[in-house]
Amino acid sequence: MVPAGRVVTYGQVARAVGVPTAARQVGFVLHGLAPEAEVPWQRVINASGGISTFKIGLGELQSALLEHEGIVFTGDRVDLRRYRWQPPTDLAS
DNA sequence: CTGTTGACCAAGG
DNA sequence: ACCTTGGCCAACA
Repeated sequence: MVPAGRVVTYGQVARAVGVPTAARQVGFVLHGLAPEAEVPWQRVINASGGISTFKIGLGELQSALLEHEGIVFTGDRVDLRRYRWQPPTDLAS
């Protein structure tokens, strides 16, 4: 789960699940789940911090949702260094 | 089964 | 900062 006001990259998620090579499939799956999914697909963006969904028409929704969560868009992308969610390490909880 | 495409990523020019 | 190349895995024609 990704906390509100945070974002994660596809590659990051891919690695998180143990399949660093399947970043594309992450997006592909999300595409299938998007409309009725309970998952915060809106917080999943590409490694450039940009909205990948602009090309498929969800960009407007995406940006709106993220802005709604408090994320500021720097032009057509967000500040990853600031909004990127870091996966929980079982090292220090 | 083969070839192309895709909500991607990292590296090199 | 932008484009190209290689890689990865799954869905489609």
